[in-house]
Amino acid sequence: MPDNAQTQAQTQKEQPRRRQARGERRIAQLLEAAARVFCTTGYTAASTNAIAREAGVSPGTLYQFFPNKEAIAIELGDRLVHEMRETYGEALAPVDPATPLEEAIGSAIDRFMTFNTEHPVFFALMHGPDIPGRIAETHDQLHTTLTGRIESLLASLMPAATAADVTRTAHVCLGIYKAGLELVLAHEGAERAAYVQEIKDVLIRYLAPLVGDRLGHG
Amino acid sequence: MPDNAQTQAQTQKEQPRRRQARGERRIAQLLEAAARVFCTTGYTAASTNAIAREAGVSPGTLYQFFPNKEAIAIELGDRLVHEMRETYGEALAPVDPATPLEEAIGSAIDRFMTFNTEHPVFFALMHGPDIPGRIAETHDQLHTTLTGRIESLLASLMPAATAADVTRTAHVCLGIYKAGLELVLAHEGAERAAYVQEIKDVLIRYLAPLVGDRLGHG
Amino acid sequence: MPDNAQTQAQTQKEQPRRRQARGERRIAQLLEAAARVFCTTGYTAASTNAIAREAGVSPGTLYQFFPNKEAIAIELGDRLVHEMRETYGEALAPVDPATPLEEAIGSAIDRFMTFNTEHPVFFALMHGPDIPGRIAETHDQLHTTLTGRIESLLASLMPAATAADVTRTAHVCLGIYKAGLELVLAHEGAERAAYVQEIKDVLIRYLAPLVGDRLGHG
Amino acid sequence: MPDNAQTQAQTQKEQPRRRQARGERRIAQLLEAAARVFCTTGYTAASTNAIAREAGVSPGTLYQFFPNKEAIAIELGDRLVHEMRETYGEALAPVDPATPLEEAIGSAIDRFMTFNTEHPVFFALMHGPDIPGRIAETHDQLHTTLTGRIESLLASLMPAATAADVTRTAHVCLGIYKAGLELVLAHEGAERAAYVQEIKDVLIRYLAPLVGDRLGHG
DNA sequence: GATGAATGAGGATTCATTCAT
DNA sequence: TATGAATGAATCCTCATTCAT
Repeated sequence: MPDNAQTQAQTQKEQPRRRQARGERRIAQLLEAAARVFCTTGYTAASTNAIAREAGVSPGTLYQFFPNKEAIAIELGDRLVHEMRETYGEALAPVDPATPLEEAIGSAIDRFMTFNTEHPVFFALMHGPDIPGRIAETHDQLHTTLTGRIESLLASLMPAATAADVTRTAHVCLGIYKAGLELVLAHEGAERAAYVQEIKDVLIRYLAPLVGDRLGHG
Repeated sequence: MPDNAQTQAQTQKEQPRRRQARGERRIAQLLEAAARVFCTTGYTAASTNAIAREAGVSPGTLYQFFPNKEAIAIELGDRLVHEMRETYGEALAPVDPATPLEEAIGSAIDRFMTFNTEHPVFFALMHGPDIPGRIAETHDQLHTTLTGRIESLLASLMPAATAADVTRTAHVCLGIYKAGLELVLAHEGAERAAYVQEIKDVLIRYLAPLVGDRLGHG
Repeated sequence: MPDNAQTQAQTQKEQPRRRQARGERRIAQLLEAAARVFCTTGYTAASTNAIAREAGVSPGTLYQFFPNKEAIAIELGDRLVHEMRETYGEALAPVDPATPLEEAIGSAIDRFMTFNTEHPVFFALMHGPDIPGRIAETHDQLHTTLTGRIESLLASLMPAATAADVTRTAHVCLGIYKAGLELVLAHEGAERAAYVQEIKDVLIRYLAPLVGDRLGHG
Repeated sequence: MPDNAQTQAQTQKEQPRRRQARGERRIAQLLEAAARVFCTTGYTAASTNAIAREAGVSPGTLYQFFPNKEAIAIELGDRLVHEMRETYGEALAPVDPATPLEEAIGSAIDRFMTFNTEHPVFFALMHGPDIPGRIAETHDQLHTTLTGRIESLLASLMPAATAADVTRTAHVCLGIYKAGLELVLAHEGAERAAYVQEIKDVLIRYLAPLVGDRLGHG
């Protein structure tokens, strides 16, 4: 609920409402600019002045909406996570146990790859040994969220596994996905599609034995 | 005898500049310090002053041996690559075709994980969307070298595959390895060992069908 | 109304960036400070921090208006040239052929000496074998402009001379002027006036034979 | 007498003598290097390390012979002055009053131009608004010496003039010479020769009326 | 709320000079 | 003595952040 500001009580004060309308636009504008800059230069090398410039506003304006550079990255991450949940949430929803593994993984990967290729910042933010201190929190938060979802998915498929095993497997899956995403983002067209397929294969083959070899073509 | 320095310079590696032993020690010291700092903060956020401080010398001393920050990272990378080749080179040497895939992958991963665990900078340097310009060259060089080695390994195992397929597979393997390394570095003791095993499994299962399912236990 | 800044920007000279009045004042202030520092220490030895300090602002402020030290010198030079043209331009305008040489030279020297005495940086900037790279361009530009003006003046007075001769004579005149300026700036009061007169004499006697000895007292 | 170190008492101590032999070579070597560097970059921008490198010695060695950068310039200046005196001293020796002005000036300029084109540092050192503080002393010293010589020359030619007039005239002559030198150094071949002639003309025409119009062709 | 200006600490790098070997 | 190493203050410049308008 990062948008509860919008659903807040609307008193007679006219300023708040208008402020929020304009403010939301500005915030979106700034976050888009930040996304572009982060993608280009990475978080550490991105300067708030550059973000403001990219957004077409003055540095002062930027700081009217974000207390500091970190907050921009955090909000950006939050919104991405939110959008991901809204739009692709069901990609990680518990699957019908009857669904063949191949199909389940295939569709999940397709959805996430679509999202991530449309929002390359996501990768940039979730992928930095350059990202300092506090941001790691957002990173970790997202990581935890994603891992949690994968874990619950896996849990239903690997009833015999210990919690630690499930967690580990989830981390490995996420790691494979991130590695794959990097490769996918580095290629285009047919080659990109081929990489997507490879990632699916990696995951399918990795998970098949763990989930009882419930392969679709069995 | 102003040139006796030159006559004694023939010892080590024919460095363009004749250095004193002290200098070599300082360089090693600086590179170690840099490794620590890069690991902690990432390349972009690492400051040369911080490296000098970590090495216990003044900024000027650092610049007596390295023309700039980039050169430090490059030299560090070069030395790591060199050491890797010296010590673990055969890890990617063509394997006896009779070797079971499981064993081949297992030993290669073990060797590389050992190296990377002992030299965590390696990962930090080879892993940055934040790493600018020239360093990318070293990065790319290493990447190309590694990929090449993996490719030639795979080529002998996948005689039917196209060159493009082999290349793609090699990239995927390297990607999996890097993702796995990140997980391995994030854990310790038994859990770390478990992750190492997972990575081996991922690779084995990924490659087995490609190389004719030449599994040891077949 | 985020663009009202743009609509008001049409006033002065269509600067690429809309500046506030405060900014323009700062720029003037900085240029004045730079002029003082350049005069005192010369361009090379002048530090941007010293200029900022002299202007009573922080280093960052200086760099808000000038990308580097060179730009300060260039802008300073440009403004001086501009002012010189505005105020003293006609000093080198083609003279009435009836004007005695003595009078023509006398008035030109008087005007230029006045300007240069009031703006001693001009000499400092236009006079350095120590001035590096890009500044030389402004220097050369001005030099070319001045020489050109002198040439066209001389051309009308020395109709029989070759272009090369005219150019050479113009360079010599400018050289004499600059040498004289140095002497003038090094003295004050009556002595300064005496030097001004000497320079006039040097030029008159040098040019008289070349221009047909059209001396006023002939 | 900057070389009195050489003429000093030679005791039984063998070191001093040998040191001085080697030392003199080193000093000459360093001064030549300094001359080249000063010519290229100007005094301020010249670094002692660059001078040492140019001389093919280490910074430490440089400082074994010169206490600081300034001292190098000073010694260089002294030696140049000395050499100038040795070789071209008579160029400014009192002339036979019978010598036509044209001839006297012509030969003096020829000699000095020869010296200065063979030793371009001289100009570089004697010509810097970039030359800071203490060096100005050498500068001034030389300036005074030269001016003094010119003054005594002029004094014999302008018996009616006041001391102040003579001094002023000497300064003007020296200024003209320096300005001319700059032009001469900026050209080559025939054009250079033409500029030399121009300078002679300037001086002759300037001085002729002052010295009683004792022109050779009168 | 928006702007451009202002800040000043910090970062990369240089350089005159000193030191250890 | 010669060398290369060491120093650290000073340079140029950047940037997150705050301020005045």
